[in-house]
Amino acid sequence: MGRQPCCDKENVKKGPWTVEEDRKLIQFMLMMNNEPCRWRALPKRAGLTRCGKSCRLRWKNYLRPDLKRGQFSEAEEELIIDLHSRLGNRWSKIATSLPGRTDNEIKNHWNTHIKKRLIKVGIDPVTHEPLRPSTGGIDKASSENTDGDRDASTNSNDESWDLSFQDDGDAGLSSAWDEEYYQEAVLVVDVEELDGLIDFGDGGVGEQNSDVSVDGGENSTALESYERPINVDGSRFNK
DNA sequence: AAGCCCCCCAACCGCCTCGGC
DNA sequence: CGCCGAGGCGGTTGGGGGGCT
Repeated sequence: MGRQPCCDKENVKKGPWTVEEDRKLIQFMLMMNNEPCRWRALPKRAGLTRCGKSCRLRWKNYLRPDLKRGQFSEAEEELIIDLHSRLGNRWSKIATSLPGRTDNEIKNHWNTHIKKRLIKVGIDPVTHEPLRPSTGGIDKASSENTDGDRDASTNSNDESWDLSFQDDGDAGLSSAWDEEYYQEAVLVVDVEELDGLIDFGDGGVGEQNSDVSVDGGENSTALESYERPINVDGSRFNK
């Protein structure tokens, strides 16, 4: 029989989100007090041509106002390792212990940084056991298995390498939250103007009728309760 | 200066779980 | 109890961009 697809793939936009799409989603979520009724119904009501799942991911992993973003602290990394040793790849569970971090973010950080570092210090990232108990240190084979990444090469002096994970040199604010960048890229949504954009009907916020739509016009003035930096060109926060 | 390589991470995909009926 | 729909989760992908040759 097969599962019904979550959306009509023919008429659904994919790929990176644009500023306008973000704006529409943010406005809609603000209107709903950050609690959408049904994700599958959201795109239509928010005026988006995205799959509901895609909207959910975008909001949860990127637009949510309580996200921390930026570099993981040493304490956070240690906590992730500890939780991973007990929970395994249950990223969402791990994420619940790291406020402001998403499961996707933690998963990416694990796969791109922590995993490699554990291997480098001779610890199996899956079992958290020493890779070679008798070698008492770096597993050469494993080190060579890290496909020659740049991180590894910068830390080849293993005398100074321990589980506290010395910084790779890019400490401090991530580029995404760099002050100067923030100044040019911050997206401001004027909550007070939402009434002018959205027809709530008589029910008010949270009780709007199905005709609700969002007009992503030029409504970027003062901010009352929401500020998220979004690249002005709609690109992501990459360095 | 140009081209190549490779890392990073946002986003997608498919399966799983849960709740309503 | 089984079915179905919706959200959640974890694995994977692929494009952007920085570093290297």
